[in-house]
Amino acid sequence: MKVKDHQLQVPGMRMTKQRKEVYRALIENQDHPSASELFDYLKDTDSQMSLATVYNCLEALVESGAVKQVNVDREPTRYCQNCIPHGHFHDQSTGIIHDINFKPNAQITDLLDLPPGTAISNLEITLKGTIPSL
Amino acid sequence: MKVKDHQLQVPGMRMTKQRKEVYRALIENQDHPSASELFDYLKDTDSQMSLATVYNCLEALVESGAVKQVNVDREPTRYCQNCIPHGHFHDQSTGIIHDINFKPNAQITDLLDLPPGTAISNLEITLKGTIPSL
DNA sequence: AATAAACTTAGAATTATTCTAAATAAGACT
DNA sequence: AGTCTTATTTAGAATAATTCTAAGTTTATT
Repeated sequence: MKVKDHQLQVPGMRMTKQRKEVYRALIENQDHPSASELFDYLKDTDSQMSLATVYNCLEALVESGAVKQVNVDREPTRYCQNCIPHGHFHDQSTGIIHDINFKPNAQITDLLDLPPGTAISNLEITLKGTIPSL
Repeated sequence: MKVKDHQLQVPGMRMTKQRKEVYRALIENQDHPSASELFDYLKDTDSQMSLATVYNCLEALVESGAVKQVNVDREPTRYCQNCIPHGHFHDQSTGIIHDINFKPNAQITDLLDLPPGTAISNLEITLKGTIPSL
């Protein structure tokens, strides 16, 4: 997937050259890459940058809400540019992490018994197992 | 909470002295301690052991299903002896991780759109935000 | 253009966890 | 009980993802 430059805007953050490249790399690799996978991908592109910068840019993008972190066990943190609420399924036979959409109108509060007054700032749902390939 | 020795049995695993002590420490500290917090707690008890052993024992207990890992971001892995299915709420103002029970009869498949044939071996739900103290 | 603030960089530092190899303990079998 | 085999424990070294540091560069602002 090729992405035009003007599509790489994120409201409320200064889009530097490097942040754009990281964001573009993430959109072009929707398989939940890790920071160092993105670093390797960027090395093969005309845009090179240091690994620390990849981390810095990802942090800024997460902070702005454009990107989400995906944590599976102790593995390196993976990154996801799908910002509609969804869960992740870690297929143990392939290692692939699939996005799993919420059912229409479903809410986390349907599942969990949260006390009134709870404010959720982040929700992470991660399943492991095997899933038929589509 | 004090635990009697005979209550520290886990089916299908060899309960060595150290594994019992780690399991006991986890039952006596239900606030989701990390490996090194358990290590410190055990140091103050008459049962001392190496940090590597704490890790080894936790791994064995997780493997047997008696204990669950709780991962919140990149923080050290925490451990939980509550084996009925539940989620975790990380209160950002106190740092405390609360267990959140499922609503009666609620299923993860009510929330997520999983294809038929999916087999779930593990489910981790972690929320962050603020929650009224009870 | 000058100044200040934010960003990038390379490499060092940190730290949770795993690995290693030797010592010990536990169960199995005479 | 005594030997054998295998699993576990241990201390310390090694690993690896991530963060930190301090200097250099870019960007925005006056």
